[in-house]
Amino acid sequence: MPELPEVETVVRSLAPLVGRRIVNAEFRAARILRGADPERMAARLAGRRIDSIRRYGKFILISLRGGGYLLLHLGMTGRLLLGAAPAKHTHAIFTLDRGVLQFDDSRQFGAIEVHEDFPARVARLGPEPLEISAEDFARALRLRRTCVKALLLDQTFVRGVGNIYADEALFRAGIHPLARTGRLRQDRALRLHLMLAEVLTEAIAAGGSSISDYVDADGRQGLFQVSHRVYQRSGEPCVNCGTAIRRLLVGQRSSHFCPRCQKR
DNA sequence: ATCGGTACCTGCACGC
DNA sequence: TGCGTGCAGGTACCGA
Repeated sequence: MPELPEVETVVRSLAPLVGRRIVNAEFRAARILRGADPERMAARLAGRRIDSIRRYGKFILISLRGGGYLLLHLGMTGRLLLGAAPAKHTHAIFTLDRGVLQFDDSRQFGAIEVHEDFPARVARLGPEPLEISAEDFARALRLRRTCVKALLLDQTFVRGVGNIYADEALFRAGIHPLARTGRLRQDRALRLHLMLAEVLTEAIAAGGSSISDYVDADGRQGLFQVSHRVYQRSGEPCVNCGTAIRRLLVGQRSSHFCPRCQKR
């Protein structure tokens, strides 16, 4: 579900929690905790105050006063909800000194971790696509020898891009998902950077894409799904040329593209 | 160091 | 109505 624009929207909707204190934490699914002991993790969080809530790619990093971090990842179906009723797939409930935050995740691909130091898995992420310069992006891209769709999904290359926005950016840039990165001309690599930034910025402004179950912490859906030009539009006409949008697999992931507008 | 494939989970849409 | 199949925004891990 959540890629950079969705996670950004969630983080913005969590802004009221900054400065709040975690009175109690309760965990119901050990899988989400990645093997950590639920009781011990709850004990480490109880009484801690939230200093900041920031996004790194698709990760949500909550800094705790006095040191340490609560790290959240929504996986495919994760939701963070404020003041909602616990449900079948509610795996964590954080009771705050004002309000209640819960973590729901039907597929349980999400994660909740507590770290003493800045988490290594966040530190090894690539740059934010909205922060890296076009020149640096193009240079790094052309140094690699893989297909461009797979590289956009590689979180150590740029962080936060997932299947929706990779397909949408490649369409806007006129680049075929199987194009080899090492052979992309400089101007096309620069254009990909520009289109990636454009689509991410538009999606953030629209509150993300709600395909099936994504909502922000206040339960609001995103609007950007109506602006998708290729993602999950197989068989429908290309908005530019009318050719039927096609689907193919790149590294086991569906890729949607216009066979006429997007060149290798 | 980088790949392709697989695994992890539940829910839904679809065809029969 | 029910059953099997394929598919879904994610990352991690395996061996080649």
